[in-house]
Amino acid sequence: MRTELPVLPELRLDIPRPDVAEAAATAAVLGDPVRAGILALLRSGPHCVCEMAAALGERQNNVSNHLARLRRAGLVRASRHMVDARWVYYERAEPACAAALDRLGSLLR
Amino acid sequence: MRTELPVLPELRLDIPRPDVAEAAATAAVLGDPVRAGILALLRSGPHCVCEMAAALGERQNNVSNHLARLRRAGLVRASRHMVDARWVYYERAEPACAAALDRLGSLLR
DNA sequence: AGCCCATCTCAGCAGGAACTGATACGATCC
DNA sequence: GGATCGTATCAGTTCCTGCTGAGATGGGCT
Repeated sequence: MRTELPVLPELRLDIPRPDVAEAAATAAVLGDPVRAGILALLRSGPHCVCEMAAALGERQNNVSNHLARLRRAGLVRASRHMVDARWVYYERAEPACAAALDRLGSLLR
Repeated sequence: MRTELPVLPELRLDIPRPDVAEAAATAAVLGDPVRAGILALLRSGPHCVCEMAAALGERQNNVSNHLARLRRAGLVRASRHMVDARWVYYERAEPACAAALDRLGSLLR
């Protein structure tokens, strides 16, 4: 197959570099199965670490590591349980998730 | 801060593992600055490899490598120029891009 | 106080992905 | 035909990232 329009190949070598650093960083955070699984789990409401570790079949410290990265990205929030504060419950930070999806939309429209 | 509702921490350890393999793979493809830059560039229409390499400040073979991965993911299509078939022009595969954004939306709502 | 529990953090290692350099391919021009 | 151009592919190196194990932290129970 061949492109149709331009009669002569006029190269454009002065195109400015698009700023995609934030979008790529966002995608990189979602690009791991464990982190993606965590976000999917949290769509149905808050969960504690051990619940997510069991659902994903991963070790707790591994899940905790990924949660730390999601926290640094601002996509989730942690809060201790009201009755037994040993349990740490995580929930999605909805505005940040919406903003993240917007950034990805700026790549894929 | 503490979560409010549950009086006793009743753990749910039987949550099924969500299927996020495709969404995570899609995000991983977008998670590189060069690939994200390519997709951003192609939003304004088709471009050949050397144009994108110049705009991104990357070497041609490196850009070509990333294009191959985007091609394998189905996000872009390649076609040779009508007049001078040495130039390979790339354009976005819109349906696949829309599907990719849908998969990411299934994680972020 | 001591002990247990859920979670966090970190150094170390192992696997994979990205960049490089060289080479090969397909196409045009002479 | 040979030379050159734009691009693709591949092995090698480097760099990054995820998993592991052990220890630390903070909270609850007796």
